[in-house]
Amino acid sequence: MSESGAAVRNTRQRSAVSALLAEVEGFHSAQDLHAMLRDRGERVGLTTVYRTLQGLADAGEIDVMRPPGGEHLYRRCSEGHHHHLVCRACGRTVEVAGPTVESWADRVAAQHGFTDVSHTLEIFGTCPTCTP
Amino acid sequence: MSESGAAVRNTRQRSAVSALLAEVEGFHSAQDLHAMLRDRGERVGLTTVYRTLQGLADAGEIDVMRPPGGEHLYRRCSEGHHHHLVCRACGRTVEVAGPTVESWADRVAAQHGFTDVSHTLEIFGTCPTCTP
DNA sequence: CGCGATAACGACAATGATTGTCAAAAACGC
DNA sequence: GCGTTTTTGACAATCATTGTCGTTATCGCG
Repeated sequence: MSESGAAVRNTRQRSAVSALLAEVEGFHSAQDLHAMLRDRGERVGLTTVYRTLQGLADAGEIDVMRPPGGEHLYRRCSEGHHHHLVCRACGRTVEVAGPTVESWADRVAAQHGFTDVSHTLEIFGTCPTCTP
Repeated sequence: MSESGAAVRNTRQRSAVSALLAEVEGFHSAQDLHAMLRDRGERVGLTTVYRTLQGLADAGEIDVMRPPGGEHLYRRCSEGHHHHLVCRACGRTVEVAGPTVESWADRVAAQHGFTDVSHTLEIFGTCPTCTP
């Protein structure tokens, strides 16, 4: 159980989740995605959706956001590393990239001797549309 | 229901929670704080602790962190705005201040027309002690 | 100083997302 | 094709957090 048989199998359900994530825009909760799959006629268990999403998140193929609201939101986070600017009122999400922040975080962590560094950054505000 | 009776009352329990937060170091969960209060002999309900912490967080008097683990962690976030560098292995927390990030976040948000901006940033890594 | 309105408390139940369990089914290597 | 091993999925369990609602304490005012 050490090598060779790494064994990550290619299943119909896994493909379905990946395919769905490739199509939808923005963030969606696990339950949300599960519902969409059902609508499409794909028969996938909720537990499997959760597990698949976790796996994808571990593999770094998708992005996880934990809004104050409660549920985790997942999104296909293909290329590059970026953060999100979220409207408090309407939930609209804008992607932002910040090389500055990346390097700053890495530098600060390195100064303290930390290795294997990652970070989470979310910006909240009220978007123009929602400003009276 | 518009004004005059703003009414935020000063209760023993509220003082107890504030006092405790003023003394302890680092982050603690609501349940953790509740247990400490009990040890001190303060009789405060868990529900009240949750509500008080929420109120303090709304008022900006304390800081809330939501680690991947699950529970929310609260901390007296007195002066200045800072972020945290957390060790994945031992949980050790280092405070870091980043004027760069602050201004960057504000600027980016402003560029997109967002107002009333706030942000959340957490850096995770493995600290020197936990690095083999 | 005391009284009444009303906010806050608190014990308990409810909620609800996530995780664990485990037998059955599917996938891959040979 | 066949057996082994991963994966699936229905269901139950977990557990932090939130709602409920009668009771209690606080504060403003007479």
